[in-house]
Amino acid sequence: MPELPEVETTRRGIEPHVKGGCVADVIVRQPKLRWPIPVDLKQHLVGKKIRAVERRAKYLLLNFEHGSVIMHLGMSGHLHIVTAKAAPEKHDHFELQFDSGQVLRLRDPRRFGAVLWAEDPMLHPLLAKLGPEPLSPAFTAKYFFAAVSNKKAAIKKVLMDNAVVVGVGNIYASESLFAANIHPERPANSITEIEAKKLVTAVRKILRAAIKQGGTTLRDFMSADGKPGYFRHALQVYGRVGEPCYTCGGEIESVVIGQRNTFYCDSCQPLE
DNA sequence: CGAACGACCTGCAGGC
DNA sequence: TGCCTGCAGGTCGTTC
Repeated sequence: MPELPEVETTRRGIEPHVKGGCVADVIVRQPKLRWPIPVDLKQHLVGKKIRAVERRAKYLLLNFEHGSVIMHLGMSGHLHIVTAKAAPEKHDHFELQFDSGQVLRLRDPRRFGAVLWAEDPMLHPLLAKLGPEPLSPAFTAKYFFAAVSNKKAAIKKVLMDNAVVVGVGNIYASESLFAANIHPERPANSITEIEAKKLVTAVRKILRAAIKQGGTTLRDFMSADGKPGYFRHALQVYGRVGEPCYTCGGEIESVVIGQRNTFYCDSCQPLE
């Protein structure tokens, strides 16, 4: 489900409800997510307060004084804020109950998500080797051009490589390449310095706009307060195969790159 | 070493 | 209505 804008939307949605909250209980209904939920998680958390809610790439971090809960929403996860008396539904696998009576509840039908514990999350193997945040000053055109220029894989694949830049998933990769007029199958090392700059600008602009709209809801994404994201209406190419390009009127095409469906406009994004 | 692919899951849409 | 197939916002681990 979520790419960076949806995770950031979730972070912003839950933060005011859980920041400062003291954990009263930890409920695990289904421990089998991408990795098992640690059996000793409750011991770490009961009686402890959440100091901050951060995001790194598509991971959410619930920071406590002595460590962090690392959460990933996978393809279908979302977090809700509910009250303790709200009955859990199918696929509500995990929750933190606070002494305020509020509950942070994780629903994840496909169970590709994760709930982990780390004393120092940035040193955790899943986070340690991640590339720069796309909205941080570290994601410069100079950096990106250097990262791209020694790779012959398709630019779309490289854009989705978390070691190069984090948070750009299947939707925003197609959208960013369209905005930068770059064909997704172009070898990464064929990208010029000017194009690299254009693509960096496009990624940042699109992710910012998507966050502003509360993310993209294709079928089931919702923010913590139950609202869908409105960026779907701003999508230029994603999911629009066979429909006319809003810019040139040509037909949007699709191609599979790295096992992922990819959308583009052949005339706005020429292959040379 | 990088590239390709399988794996992990459920739900849903579409075809027959 | 029901069964089957394919596809879906991610990404790690294995194999070549």
